[in-house]
Amino acid sequence: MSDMLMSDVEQTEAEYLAAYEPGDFPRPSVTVDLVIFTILDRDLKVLLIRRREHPFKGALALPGGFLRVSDDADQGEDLEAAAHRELAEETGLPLGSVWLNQLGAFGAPGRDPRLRVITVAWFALVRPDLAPLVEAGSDAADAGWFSLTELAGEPLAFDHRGILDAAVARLERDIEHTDIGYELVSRRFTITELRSVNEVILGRKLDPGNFRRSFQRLIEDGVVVETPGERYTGRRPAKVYRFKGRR
Amino acid sequence: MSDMLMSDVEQTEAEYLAAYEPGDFPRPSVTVDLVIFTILDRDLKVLLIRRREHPFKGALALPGGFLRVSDDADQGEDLEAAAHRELAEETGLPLGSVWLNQLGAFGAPGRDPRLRVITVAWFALVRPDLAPLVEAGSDAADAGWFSLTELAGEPLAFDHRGILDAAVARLERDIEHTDIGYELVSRRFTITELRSVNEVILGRKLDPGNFRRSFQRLIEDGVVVETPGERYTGRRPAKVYRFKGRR
DNA sequence: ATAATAGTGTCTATTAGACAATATCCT
DNA sequence: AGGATATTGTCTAATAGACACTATTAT
Repeated sequence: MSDMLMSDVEQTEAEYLAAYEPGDFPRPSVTVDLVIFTILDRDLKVLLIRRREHPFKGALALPGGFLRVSDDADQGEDLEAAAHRELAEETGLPLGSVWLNQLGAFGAPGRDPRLRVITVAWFALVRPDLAPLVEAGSDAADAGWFSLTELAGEPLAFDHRGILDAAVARLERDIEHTDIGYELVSRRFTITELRSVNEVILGRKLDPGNFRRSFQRLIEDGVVVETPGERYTGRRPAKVYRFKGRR
Repeated sequence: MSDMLMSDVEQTEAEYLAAYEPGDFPRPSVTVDLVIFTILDRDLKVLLIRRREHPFKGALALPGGFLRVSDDADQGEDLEAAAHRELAEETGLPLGSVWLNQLGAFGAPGRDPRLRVITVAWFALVRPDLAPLVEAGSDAADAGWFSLTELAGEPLAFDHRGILDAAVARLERDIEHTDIGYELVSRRFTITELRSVNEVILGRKLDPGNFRRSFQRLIEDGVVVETPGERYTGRRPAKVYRFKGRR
């Protein structure tokens, strides 16, 4: 009996794929959006673009763009590659100089009024010494760093307000449990600069003495090493450190 | 001067949308895939399906399916709704009885040999008292719980091995920092049962006395409350607790 | 000298963990 | 009574935080 059922065409996978014809089910568009943070003037900033075209013309939006796909054999670019590409296009910064991590997918119906769009959001951290280069290098003349505090009430295009809020929440969580703080200081930094980054993100002052002690543990663990030179700030100069294991 | 430039057609957003015609840029397909965990016999299990059709015919795969979208005004279902729908279809469990959370988007070219597919992966935790209902209720007769330890070397269909590994890593991280442990015990549970869940996921024995003490703090904080009844295990019965703030 | 920042000392409270001891209850 | 599990006790080490204090340097 089962032989009877099995007796019809038994394909190999190669045969199946050769004969495969994609149905014409409707597909959504897929984009990547970037939440790019930096810290300038002791303030958390995000890179936004003033939209010149509809929809949401005139509103602020996260930089991003469509994922390049094809129905050819190569199928187009990787998701993360697309994020890196957009990052380079929007900031002008060399590939690999910016820390990038996936935030998640956002795809509520109606988030783009034109058509169904699923976006994969990424958050990126730009060292403050690179941040000034961004405004000049961006291909969108209306791109710029916006203070998160000033942006508080401001509505953004699409569902970008929700994405931004999710990114900020993630940042606050990660700053306490991971090493991402190092991504928001220059390569060579003082303890105070690192503490300031933490203070800005956490939104509260940290005790300099206690912070130094916890930093001391990182030195002992070899995570961070002292480097020659000092930082002159008009007062007593501070020692300069370097995050070990960084290009 | 600028008046001159502005003097050509100035559309409102409504006009723009009414006239909007989507270009025929190629779009990827979008799916949702589920990593559904439970704990049975003091062992972490994941729900997998034996594929009956090409591609990867005969291989084990994560349950999942295509996101339903449309070019109509409603644009189709929400991403999370799709995950919930697939979860209900694959497990037969009532909507809302299972904890569900987004893991992330996976979209490497070639991950589906047929066509370009971006998948949004979700991880779900099924209470052990509901787990036995799953195999019966599933629409895929070949669905079943597989031990993660036994699955260690086993290759899975598509890039599902990578997704599964990411989910396990997330589980290990979250079990120490969040409350998800409660999602893997019955509604009424003993301290030992909760400890066992942690032991299984962390892969090491935990001191009963120390674990009890940390649990004590949760009682004091009102996170968890004692409930009437005891649990008979053949030995000394244990007190039964309930996670406060659960349906 | 003064102001400002860098860095140290000290104390308390909390927590994780190792490990021993006692309590309770089923068989 | 014996055995298994629940529960309590005790000690140590690590950590976070509050807060006072000393050190160094530009002005």
